[in-house]
Amino acid sequence: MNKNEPIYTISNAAKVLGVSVYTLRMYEREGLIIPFRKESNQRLYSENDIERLQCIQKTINEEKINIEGIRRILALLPCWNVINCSAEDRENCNYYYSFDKPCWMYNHKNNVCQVKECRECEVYNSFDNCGSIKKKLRDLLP
Amino acid sequence: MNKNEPIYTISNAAKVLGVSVYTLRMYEREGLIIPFRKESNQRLYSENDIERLQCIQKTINEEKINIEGIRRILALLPCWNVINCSAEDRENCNYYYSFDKPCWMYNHKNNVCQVKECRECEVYNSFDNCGSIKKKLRDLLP
DNA sequence: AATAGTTGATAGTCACAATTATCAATTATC
DNA sequence: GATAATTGATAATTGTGACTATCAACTATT
Repeated sequence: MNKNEPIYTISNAAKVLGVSVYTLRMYEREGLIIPFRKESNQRLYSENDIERLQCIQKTINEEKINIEGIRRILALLPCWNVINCSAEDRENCNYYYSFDKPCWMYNHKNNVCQVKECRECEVYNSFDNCGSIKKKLRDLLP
Repeated sequence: MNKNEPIYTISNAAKVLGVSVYTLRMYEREGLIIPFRKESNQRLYSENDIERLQCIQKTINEEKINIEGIRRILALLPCWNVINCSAEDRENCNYYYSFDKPCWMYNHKNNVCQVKECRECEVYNSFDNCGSIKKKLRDLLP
């Protein structure tokens, strides 16, 4: 079974996670998760999405980092290095010089991200477990 | 006048910043600031310390990141790269594989940091304004 | 075509993190 | 040597952010 296959409706995902539907929509609005959307705009969550959400829950409830803090941490991900942006793309990218929200919350016109699905991007998926962002930095830095 | 000279007592610093003495001690306990200590153990704050504290206040009160969030962001600073640790030092350093608190909250025995004052270290001082940590990453990454 | 579930938006609730207050012991200053 | 300020530690207070509830309009399923 493919862990990336979007199979949970929002109410099923909420049930599995023990939170309300409204909370899942809030996480999305806050930029922490990007669920799959059917043609009809209906959200669908995969097994990996559930894991990501469990990680978010743990970060908020146990590690006591608030949502704004999580967003700022995600805003430190060096996507330009992960996907190897050109110098030109870096200069034209709103995200490169910002530090308030993750790259996938910016709209990417005129650069390499235009043709990619953020949901499937390696940068977005760097947050696949709670300690993975620093690991990313360890791997990328000389 | 030297902006690094420790001249403010804790009560004077609290007055300048408009917070209580107890709050300044909390920021220290939480790892956000390292004031100078006289031989008698009394805290003294420099002009740069005041600026750092103003930045912390702004981050908490305006940008709404909580203290745990700030600490986790500081815990992403790649000190090993800034001060160019040896591979051996990296492996032996508790901070290198952690992500819960900044390097200066770990005790550095058996590595290059042993002989340095964290208060004067470039890593600690990367947080000299509120957007400076991502800038550090931009500068360090290839 | 009827029921159940979804959408975005706004308003309300409540636990707890950020801050302040108080304590006795120690240190600075005049 | 007397007064004021500091130290670390613990207790009390309070503002607000995480979460829930409700709404009318729309979509899915049988």
